[in-house]
Amino acid sequence: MTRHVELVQALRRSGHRLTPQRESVLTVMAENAQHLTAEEILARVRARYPYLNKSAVYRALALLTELGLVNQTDLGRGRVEYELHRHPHHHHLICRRCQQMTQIDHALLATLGEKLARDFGFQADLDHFAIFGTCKKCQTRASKHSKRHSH
Amino acid sequence: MTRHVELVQALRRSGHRLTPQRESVLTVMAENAQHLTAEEILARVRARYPYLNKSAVYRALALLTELGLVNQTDLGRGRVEYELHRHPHHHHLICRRCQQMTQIDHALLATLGEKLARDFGFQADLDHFAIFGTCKKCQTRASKHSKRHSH
DNA sequence: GTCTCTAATGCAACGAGTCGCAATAAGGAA
DNA sequence: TTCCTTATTGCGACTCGTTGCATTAGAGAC
Repeated sequence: MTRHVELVQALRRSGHRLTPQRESVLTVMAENAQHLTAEEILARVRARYPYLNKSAVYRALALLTELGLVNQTDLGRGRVEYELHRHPHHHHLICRRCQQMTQIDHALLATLGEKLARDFGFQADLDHFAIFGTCKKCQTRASKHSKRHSH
Repeated sequence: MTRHVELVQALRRSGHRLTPQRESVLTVMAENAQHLTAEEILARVRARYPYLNKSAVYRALALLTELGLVNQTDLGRGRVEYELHRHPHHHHLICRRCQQMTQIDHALLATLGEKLARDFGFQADLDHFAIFGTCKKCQTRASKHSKRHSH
């Protein structure tokens, strides 16, 4: 509830209008701490505001992302996932083989952010990173299988 | 030309068939060192093999990516861009405001890769990273503009 | 060269997300 | 409270990329 008020204020402060469409997206985001797809958000929003158009949802999410209130990440599942901006940041290691996802701490990326700022004056959005690769289990699995493929 | 032969061999070695569709995608990739969108690849491929289906191109690109011969990156322009895997790797800093793109050296990400390997046994694909954020110029521009938005 | 197996293609339908434009409504001004 | 400006919405059409399935064609075996 407090979070919801905060979000509404941030919207108003940045000079944007508060529409029922935006407000309901905001409410849904504030109520769900975990990643949501646009489709899930649309479904939940329609529970309280039934005839809401999908473009409005996408546009609301784009605006919230621009304002830094929401993170928008492609976690490799064929659709983008949205989440309220959390403190401290966190990131994900995603295995391309088994899809397993490990959450990692922001500290691991902080050094990189500092280096980019120092060397290039570039302020990187390292809010919610998805790093793809191969997990420990799948690496050992892969080395066994590679023998078969030799034909 | 040598690069093209290498690619064909890698395909065969991994147990996949060499079709004219795949070969023409390979040829186009080998001839163009820079980023290409799927649409550009399709256009160039059709110059030599006119009735090629777009699914075949997408599937060929997906296979080449899986084999590590091609990098596939979303550089924030609304479509994915493809490029032959280059050594040494390189990455991009992309400004969300002005779209300016700076190429950076792999060395900056190498430490991160090592940390992830050490701490999690995770082998990250840090081949061709797109890091979004705000460039130096746009940061100073933004601080000026923020006064206007205070209403 | 011919046969056979099955990987790969072509096609058409689909899904996520975007865009242009006319209609609507938020919210400041009077 | 009413008016006015213009940001925002709804809608339908569109784009990029994916998928299921019947058909085609690589390439190893004979």
